Amino acid sequence: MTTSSESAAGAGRQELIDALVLTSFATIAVLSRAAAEHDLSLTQLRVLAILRDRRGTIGELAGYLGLDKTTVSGLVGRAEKKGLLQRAQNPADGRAVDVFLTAEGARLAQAGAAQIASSLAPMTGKLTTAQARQLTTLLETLLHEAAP
Amino acid sequence: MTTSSESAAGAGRQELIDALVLTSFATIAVLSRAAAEHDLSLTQLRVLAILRDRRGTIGELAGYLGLDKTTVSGLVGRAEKKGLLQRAQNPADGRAVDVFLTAEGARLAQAGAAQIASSLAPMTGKLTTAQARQLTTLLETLLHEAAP
DNA sequence: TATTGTTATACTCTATAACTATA
DNA sequence: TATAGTTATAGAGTATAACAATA
Repeated sequence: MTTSSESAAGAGRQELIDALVLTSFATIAVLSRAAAEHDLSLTQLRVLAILRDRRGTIGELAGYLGLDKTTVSGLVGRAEKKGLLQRAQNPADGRAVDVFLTAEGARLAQAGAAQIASSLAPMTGKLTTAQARQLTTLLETLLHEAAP
Repeated sequence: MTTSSESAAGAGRQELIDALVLTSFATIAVLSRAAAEHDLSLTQLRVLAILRDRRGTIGELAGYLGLDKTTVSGLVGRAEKKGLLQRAQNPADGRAVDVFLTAEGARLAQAGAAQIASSLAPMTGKLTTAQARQLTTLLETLLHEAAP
């Protein structure tokens, strides 16, 4: 793909992409195993994590997750059947449905977060404190939109 | 989770974990959309990417992907039906099956790689060349096993 | 009319169990 | 006996199309 005469702007970009992709797959794999240890799929754990500090409608959840509302309707239905969350009519809009965690769901969300932190420790622990701060800053730069 | 009296070793770890998780989800989402633009699932594109520079058995692919061999058997079957790869008997072991890309599969793997690079450009382009090198190094440190 | 949500449907991904063929 | 692969089966995740209720 790259050539010996690549532009300065593209220097090292392919290496960055490779590292970013590999790290992402590795991280998602760790998260999936962490979720599985609590009998959850990664998507289910994401739902719990989102609802940990806010209640939301089906449509809002779909927006956060980047999934179709019909998909979220199914996810919420399965989680509700497991007793992890509940539906309630939105007081302001009769069409909308509010979703929020049950006590059991909140407990599981907390356990999941702790599990994730300890599961990723073997990776994050390879860095010094200074490196960890540096990496955090770089990743946040990657995540946030460039100034307009 | 964290307290004001956290140990020096844990300083900033939760922020790093948050950034790592968010970046990973964002990256996987971008990759999934890139794959979808070529009518592939992310897993199918991973298979093509792995086979791009080597042929492999079902078991080897399962190892690379972290999936069960029955899952890979299904993935390979569907990709074969689409004309993207082929099976052939392994010459050294009558039980094993070699899998390799067809010309069409190789073309698609190439197109997918290009699509990924351009899809991630809005993210990676936010960094200067020096920052990109720094991030690559940090991610590689995260990925590789600590020296024994 | 437009929006929110659900249901029906279909396909992919995934793993477990049972099986065949080869080592 | 052990290993490589396939098939049958089952369930989760996902989206499209059609629909009901509300705005």
